[in-house]
Amino acid sequence: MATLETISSVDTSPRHPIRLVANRTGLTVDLIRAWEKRYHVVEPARSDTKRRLYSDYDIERLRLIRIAKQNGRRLVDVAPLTLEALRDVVSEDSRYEVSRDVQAEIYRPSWTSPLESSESADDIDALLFSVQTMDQHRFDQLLQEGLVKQSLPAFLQTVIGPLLAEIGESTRLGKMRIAHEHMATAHLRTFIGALRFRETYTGNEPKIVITTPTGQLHELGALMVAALVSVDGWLPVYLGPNTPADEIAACAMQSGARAVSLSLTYPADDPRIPTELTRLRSQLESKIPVFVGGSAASHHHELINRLGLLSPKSLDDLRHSLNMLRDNRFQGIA
Amino acid sequence: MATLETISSVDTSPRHPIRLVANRTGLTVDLIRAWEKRYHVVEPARSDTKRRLYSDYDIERLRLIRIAKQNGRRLVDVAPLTLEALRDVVSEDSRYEVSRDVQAEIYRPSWTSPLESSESADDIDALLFSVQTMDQHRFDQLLQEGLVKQSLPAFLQTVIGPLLAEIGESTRLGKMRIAHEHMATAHLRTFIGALRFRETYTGNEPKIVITTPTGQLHELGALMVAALVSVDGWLPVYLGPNTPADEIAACAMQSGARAVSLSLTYPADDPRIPTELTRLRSQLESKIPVFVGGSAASHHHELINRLGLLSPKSLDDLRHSLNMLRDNRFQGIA
DNA sequence: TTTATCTGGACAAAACTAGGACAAACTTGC
DNA sequence: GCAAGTTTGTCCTAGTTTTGTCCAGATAAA
Repeated sequence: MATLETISSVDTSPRHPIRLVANRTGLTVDLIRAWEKRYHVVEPARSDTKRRLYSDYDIERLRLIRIAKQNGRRLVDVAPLTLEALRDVVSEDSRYEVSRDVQAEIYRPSWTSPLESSESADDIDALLFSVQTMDQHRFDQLLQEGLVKQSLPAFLQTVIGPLLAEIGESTRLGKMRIAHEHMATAHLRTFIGALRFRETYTGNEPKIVITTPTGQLHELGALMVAALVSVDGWLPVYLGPNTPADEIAACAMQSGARAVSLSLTYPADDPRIPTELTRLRSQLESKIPVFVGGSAASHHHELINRLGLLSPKSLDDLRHSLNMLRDNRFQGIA
Repeated sequence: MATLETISSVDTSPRHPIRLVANRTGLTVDLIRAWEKRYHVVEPARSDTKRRLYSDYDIERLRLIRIAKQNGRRLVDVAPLTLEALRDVVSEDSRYEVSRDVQAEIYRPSWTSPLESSESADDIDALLFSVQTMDQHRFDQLLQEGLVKQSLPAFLQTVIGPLLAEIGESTRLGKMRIAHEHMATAHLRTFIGALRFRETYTGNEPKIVITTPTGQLHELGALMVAALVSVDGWLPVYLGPNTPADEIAACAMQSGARAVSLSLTYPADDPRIPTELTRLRSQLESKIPVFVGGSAASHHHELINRLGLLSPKSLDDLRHSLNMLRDNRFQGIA
């Protein structure tokens, strides 16, 4: 099973049958074939027996084309575009449709991966420099450029995560002012928030409630998760930071969510956390998994196990679990 | 990559089908054709099969014409205008439109205008409904549509401001769940944040530091100000909420800002406010004005006067003062 | 056996085009 | 202040293009 998730681009190995593609994209099986017949929208590989086998790349293209159509594009126009060109088109169209919420502050490392290629390290240095010189325009520009160089998940893990950690650390050590940190946090809030709306709704994605529990005021980790899961075909119900357990449960019920994801960063030892997690688990249907991540999640390892919550090791791990859940192959608690 | 669209150079290559133009401008397909037939408002290129193909330039013209019409202009008058002339007309009208609204409710000291035209009231009701049903997509859609109907300043004052007030009130009274408020706030944060990026950046705009002082965790008022002033040619240095006075002053100095704007909402009687405002005023050069707004500003009326801070009566009042300051016609403290 | 997928073609619905009709809202002239 | 004219949004018809759905017969998978 351990398929290689490539870091920088979408997997092109053919493996998905047409039914799964239809489920995931919201298109009908007939329509996918019709598009292929008429405009060669995608040309999937074939099995020995001529069954179509689609790659992640194909699925992503189909998803984007469906969105483009929803925005008023004609199939003839978008059919021949590459994945990148499609992303541009959809992103341009949905720029006319955006949104988002509240606060920022001292930041601490969150769902980060320590793995930094030297190239990412350069990017992070450039970003840090622009923060210290308060060059907002440059900061935004670097973020945009960084996103072009690699996929969104890779970008979040190798650039944004380490950047946040570095900014938090620098501020704590006095190498950077709180004002710099605030500026960076506010901009990142806007930037990551806007990402979610590039890939958009088809109306039948499974939903996932994403927030932080009471006492946890830092929302960027949760927001990153929201951006990430929307790439994989989930619809995040994003509640911002600091949401009481009762409210999380009520929201999950009202929206019919299939999962809940929480981010814990700072303070790591907040005494409200055990109470809140326990309440949440008891009020939610047991078939709805609760994922707990963020740098402070490890402080509550025992509690998380006892309650039957899930603690993904990395953003990739979380994505993998969610993909399984989405495709009804989820095994539940380990 | 997804480049930021600049205002000065709008793409004139024909590529958008009429449906997309209708989506983006809020006009009906029929109407777009009728305008073309009668006044040659836009003359789109054609595909091989005679389908209309519009350019970004065309779309921008149509959008502006729609707003001009809403402001009472006649189609015959605006139809032949160039894009630049249209911009002038619209920005002139929007100034009038906003100040007219503001006159009616001077008595209410807040960033927002409580007076709602019946049309805005309908919009707000629809938005509230989408919040209560947790229909995020609809919420975003309504925000987007609202912005098409009127200018940004008018939209912020007649829709977003009252909407925030209504959501806060409903939650306080228990008519709405905290989860609903969180969702709405989170989406509005993204929405308003993204607005700032539509504006151009030439590098020599005067800067203004925008934030909330220590203890004030609600940032939406400040963010609205940031969006607003960027329309008038200021570059906001946005720091998010909860920034200590020392940091605000340091940031203003490092960035060479010409003004500072603070937003006070909740808690209105936070004991830290007097200290923070006093510190800020004493650390800033006296030629840099400090604007204090938000619904809680009136609780500190005396303090604000004593320190020589400025307390605009409305968003429009703030805009006016900033325009004077930008053009070096500012008279300073009243 | 039952269910899923394949190919190729047929058909229907939706979207677009052009031209024109009509009524409501607004202007103008007296 | 009223009548006649103008402006403007919406709708209709009829023909074309584009797009979505369905069917039939065959093959493969469960």
